[in-house]
Amino acid sequence: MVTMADVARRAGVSKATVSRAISQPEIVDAETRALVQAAITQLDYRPNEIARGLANRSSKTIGIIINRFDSLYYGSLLDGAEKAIAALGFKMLAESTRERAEGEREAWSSLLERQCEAVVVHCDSLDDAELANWMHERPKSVLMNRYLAAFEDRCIHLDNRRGGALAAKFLHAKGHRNIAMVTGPSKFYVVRDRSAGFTETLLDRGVTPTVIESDFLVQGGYDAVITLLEKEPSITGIFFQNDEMAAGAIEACRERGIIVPDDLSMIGFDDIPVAQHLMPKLTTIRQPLRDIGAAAGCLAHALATGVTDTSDIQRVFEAEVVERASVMEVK
Amino acid sequence: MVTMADVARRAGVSKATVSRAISQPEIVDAETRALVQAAITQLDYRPNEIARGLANRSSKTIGIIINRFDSLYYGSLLDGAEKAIAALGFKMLAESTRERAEGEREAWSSLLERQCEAVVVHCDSLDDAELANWMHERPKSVLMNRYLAAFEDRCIHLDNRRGGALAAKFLHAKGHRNIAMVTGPSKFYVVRDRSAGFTETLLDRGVTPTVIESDFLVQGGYDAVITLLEKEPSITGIFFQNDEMAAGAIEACRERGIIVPDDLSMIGFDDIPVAQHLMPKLTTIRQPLRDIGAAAGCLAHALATGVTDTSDIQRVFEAEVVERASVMEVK
DNA sequence: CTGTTAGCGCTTTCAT
DNA sequence: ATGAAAGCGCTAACAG
Repeated sequence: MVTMADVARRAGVSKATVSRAISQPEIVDAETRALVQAAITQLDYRPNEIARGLANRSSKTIGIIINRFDSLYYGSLLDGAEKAIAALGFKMLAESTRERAEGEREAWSSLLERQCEAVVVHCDSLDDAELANWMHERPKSVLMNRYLAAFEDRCIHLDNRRGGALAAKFLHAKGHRNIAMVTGPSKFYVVRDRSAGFTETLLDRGVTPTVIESDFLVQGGYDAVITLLEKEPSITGIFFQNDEMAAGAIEACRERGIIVPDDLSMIGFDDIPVAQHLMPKLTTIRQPLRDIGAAAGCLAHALATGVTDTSDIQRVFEAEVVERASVMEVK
Repeated sequence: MVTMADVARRAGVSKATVSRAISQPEIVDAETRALVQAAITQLDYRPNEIARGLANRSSKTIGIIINRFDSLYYGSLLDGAEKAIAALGFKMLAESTRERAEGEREAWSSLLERQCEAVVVHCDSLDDAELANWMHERPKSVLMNRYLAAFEDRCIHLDNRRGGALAAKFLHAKGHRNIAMVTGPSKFYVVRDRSAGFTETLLDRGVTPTVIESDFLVQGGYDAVITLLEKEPSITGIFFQNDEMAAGAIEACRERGIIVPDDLSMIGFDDIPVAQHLMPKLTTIRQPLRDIGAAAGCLAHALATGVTDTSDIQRVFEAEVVERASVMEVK
């Protein structure tokens, strides 16, 4: 490994001068600077960022904890975060948890040990108390797509309640009055929020939705419509809390000769790529994942660099309806 | 920040003892060890992995360069790689290029500067010559899903030629004799390989496929079938070099009343999640992305740790046909 | 078994 | 403008 000392020797100057020639070229004489430059290229020298960070007490990196890499949900968040972080001159270090609580703890420790100056946390398995502890211990951390009232301004998240409300309004506005909702596992707070927003909105309008809990999987959606149709054959519109379940439901209907949307309308949540290839194309609710990731990255950077006024960073994001062809107007 | 010196003071021992108590607990007296442990927990001390790496001249991290995070293709590779790397006690540091040649160079430099002990490279924009330079300069690097004959045993990749051949054999075996292929941009080596394997195999069997170059996008596939059907109405089977294009083609057919597979058979490549939700469900060719990522991670780790015999690590992977409903038997 | 000492590669006063 | 020296937090001989 070629070090700064090698460059210094070759250029006939001291290490300090090489260091300056790299970090603050303007304060070093043009001639010596050229000498140093020459030595650097001749030796193909690369500064050791690790050593540099140690000396500077700054790693210029922001950690991020996600469940997994092979999902477009996390991929989009990462993508938004990385772009924002890179634009600010920092690096992103991502660690996955494999959806295990222990994995979340390991990732957290690992990122701190590797001297991340701030960390963005997306955790589903840990309970509020433990998460609150983290947030408390490390003021330079931000929560992504999860909400803790006590740390409100360090939470960047989708307003799932309003997302659920959006679905309710949409179905209601299209004339549906016999409505059902298929939720994900209720241990997820997103599920509770989406459910609350959906149900409230409908109750306000005088309709009581039928609710059935499922698992966010294709098969779960498949099974759910079947159950639903048996119990409540009068239903005309269903809200699925994610697109996978809606996809399963569409398949179940096709097999049974139930025509979507003529016989039954459906609206999903997430707008995964599959949504636009379903038959019919799925009307769904999209969350701005890339923006959420970017905001989380920006906030983490602000905390890391000691920026005090972070009021320009958006904390709460709104979902939007992507209307396609799976919901029909009824009168 | 609480350092090892703080712990040492608190425990009434030297830094060296603390260091040992952490890295090789068995070598330090049980009593002192307990003392140190107590101090560590009291102060909530976390070793600084950066400093540790500097002193050790080992970062225990493997870098990986990918185009983007928001794609299941890269997500699966990352997932496989991270799992393998973590199991070996190393960390993975991922950097994305945003599909720009400059981004690839930046990522490469960045990973080296951050002292990755080996790096896994997935680059599409750089030409063979530049890539060969990298591989030459850094013997501890591996190429993922790209092939350079000169560095054969540092390349982990899918055999795209045989993947193409697989598609050809499948269509031929189902009785198709008027066959077409819709390729991706020919600047990609995967495209050239898949094309070669497909065409060769068919020629061997006495059929000459119609070939049309497209762009790997949904719209491209849509346009391609239309063009194809006008020029060669006798065609009964088409091979699309990725599933997105097949999805577009299916849509074009539906709009025109052409029934897939009765009127026209289609086979894709990749097996993205969308494939199983298309109507009809798409028969396609799947590559073991997770395994490829894992193998790349293992090889990188072997190189990093100086393992000489890497013959147990698979270099070339085979694709497989996932038969669903978009190809029909013709006689 | 434990402490002392000398670095790892870099930055940063403090002089000159 | 440049150099010498100290130090970032940790590990690794080398003594004892």
